Amino acid sequence: MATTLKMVAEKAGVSIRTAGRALSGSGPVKAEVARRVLAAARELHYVPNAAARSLKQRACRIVGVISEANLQNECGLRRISLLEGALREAGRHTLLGALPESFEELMKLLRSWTGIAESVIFLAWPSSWPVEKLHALPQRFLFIDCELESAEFDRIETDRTSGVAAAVTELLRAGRRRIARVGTDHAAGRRTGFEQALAEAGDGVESRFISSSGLEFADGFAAGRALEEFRADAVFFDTDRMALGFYRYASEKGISIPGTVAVAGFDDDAAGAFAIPALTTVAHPDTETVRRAVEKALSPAESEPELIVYPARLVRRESIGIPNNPHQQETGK
Amino acid sequence: MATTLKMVAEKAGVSIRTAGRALSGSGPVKAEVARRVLAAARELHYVPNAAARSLKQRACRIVGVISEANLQNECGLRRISLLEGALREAGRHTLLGALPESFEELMKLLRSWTGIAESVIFLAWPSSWPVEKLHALPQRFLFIDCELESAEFDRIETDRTSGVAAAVTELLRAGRRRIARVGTDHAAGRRTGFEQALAEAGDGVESRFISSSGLEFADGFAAGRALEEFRADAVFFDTDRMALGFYRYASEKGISIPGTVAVAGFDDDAAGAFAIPALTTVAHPDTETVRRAVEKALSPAESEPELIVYPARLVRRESIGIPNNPHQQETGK
DNA sequence: CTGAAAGCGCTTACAG
DNA sequence: CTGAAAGCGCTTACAG
Repeated sequence: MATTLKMVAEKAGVSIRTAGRALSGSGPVKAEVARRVLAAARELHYVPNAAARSLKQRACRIVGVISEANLQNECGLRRISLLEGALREAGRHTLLGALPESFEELMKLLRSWTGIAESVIFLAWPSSWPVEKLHALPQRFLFIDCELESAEFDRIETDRTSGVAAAVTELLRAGRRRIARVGTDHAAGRRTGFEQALAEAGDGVESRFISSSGLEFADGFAAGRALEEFRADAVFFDTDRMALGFYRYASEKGISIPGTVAVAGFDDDAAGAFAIPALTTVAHPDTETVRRAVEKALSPAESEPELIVYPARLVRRESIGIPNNPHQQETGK
Repeated sequence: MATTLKMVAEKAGVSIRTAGRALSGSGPVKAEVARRVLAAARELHYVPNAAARSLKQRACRIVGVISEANLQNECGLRRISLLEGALREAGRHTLLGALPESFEELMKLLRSWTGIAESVIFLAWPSSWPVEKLHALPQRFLFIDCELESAEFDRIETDRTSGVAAAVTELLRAGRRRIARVGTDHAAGRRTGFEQALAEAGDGVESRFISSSGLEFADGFAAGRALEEFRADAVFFDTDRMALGFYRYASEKGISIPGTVAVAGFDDDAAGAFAIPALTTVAHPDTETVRRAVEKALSPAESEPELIVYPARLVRRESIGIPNNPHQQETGK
């Protein structure tokens, strides 16, 4: 079926080892012989068998990437895309897997990757899953932005806390006094950032956390009602997609953004820059994160696990502005 | 380092073959012996080496997926995500690669996948690249929505032509008479669909193609000027992202959608459903496409290459409506 | 500069 | 029901 090195060697009239040397350049071969081997290889469409090489070299040059379960946001995609590019540049291939529904299924998936992927990069990890059980597997694991509590593995994190705090501070500076956050319960970094900024805000500021089941457009839209009830004049959404879902709600109800409600999001999706008004957001340090993750994934796992944190960046746009009808301005700074 | 089958066998006090049978269930083993082997395997954290298995079985259970070069749109992501899920269900792993800049780099990538990926699914293929050269490689290739001319490979296509025609017909039905299409030059299916719908429109309809360099938000925004010059009262954009980029242009210039200009897009991005006004678009038959692609990828490549076409579906929303200031209504139907 | 041998860790096919 | 042998296609380490 497929051409083997042996077939090339026979055609070129040399030993299999000489053919191997000529093709890989791993040793001295007479120029004339090398030419003959190359010609034979081309003619037979020879391509080396990666499985055989992996077996012998005990290195498969494949890195696994576990993405979020329902991979549909631009932010996760950008990261996968950057990882793939960086890994390829490092001579590695990218094996993609979405996070399974259950821990057992994940273990099964990772077991099936043994001898295929030497390292696995997680882009998502449910906080309730027993991460220490991964030690039973031979791969090297690392976690990007998984907000893992355990220090047993390498972790690379965006500083969500200060990113969110910067966005909320921006809302306060614009004179907002009834500030909500919409997001999921388990987003520890965002919660802390939100609370931190409010703690420094002083008196006269009301806040509320509105819990959403997901992070999608529909979840932001669904939060509209609770935001109205709270009479929010500013909202921080855990994702840009939620923020843009709320844009739709506001439009249907005739709520002006940022006149009545100022809005900030998180992720820096391309759609936000073109939304009306353009969405103020917090951008991930993706380039740094990915570069470091690939470095780590390729280095031997000997050193102590590290926690590496990169800062997020506030992207100021139009969705935070002067309120139409500023209330309690006198109590503000 | 990693535990081998031999180590498990020794610990359990059986032959390597018996251990193998017990673990894979591939033959009869006495219950008592099987239990001993299982216990040894668990204790030693044994996981089989996939490279060795691939080598012996001459099947690696990995399917490669080549995505667009700048993987940033939701539509491509959805497809990758669906492919990954369908492949996993079929017991396969997904190797991801972004389309390289040059054909030579692609060949290099595919060669490095030999013995790793047995089939490769293309989600993008530049029309100018010599697809026939892929025959020199041992993998099985198939193409999803690549608008490939060559019939040498299996192709699965969305019927873009009738999808676009349906959208344009919808624009005509709403009384529009100056209809533009914004997209890239090489989108053959979309061009044909556009022309087909206009051919049936009869007299009194003006049309224009506005060529864009890309398919992103910024490209749709940039087309705004040319659309104004043409005095378009309707536009079909090759992607939803472009359409939403134009939303921003229209907002800045005070152009009403759909009052002054009706808009339709292609891809059914989630953002379109929440845009203001909600975007009329054409949806890909992703589920069918992906199911068929996986079926094909796993079946032996013996049969003749096929062209399989699935219909696109028009999603009617708010961005096509009654014009504010209908002109030439009397000449319309 | 070149070749014969051994082995990576499994599984297939055979013999007990 | 169990084991000894052979081999997948390459590469490492050695001997010429």
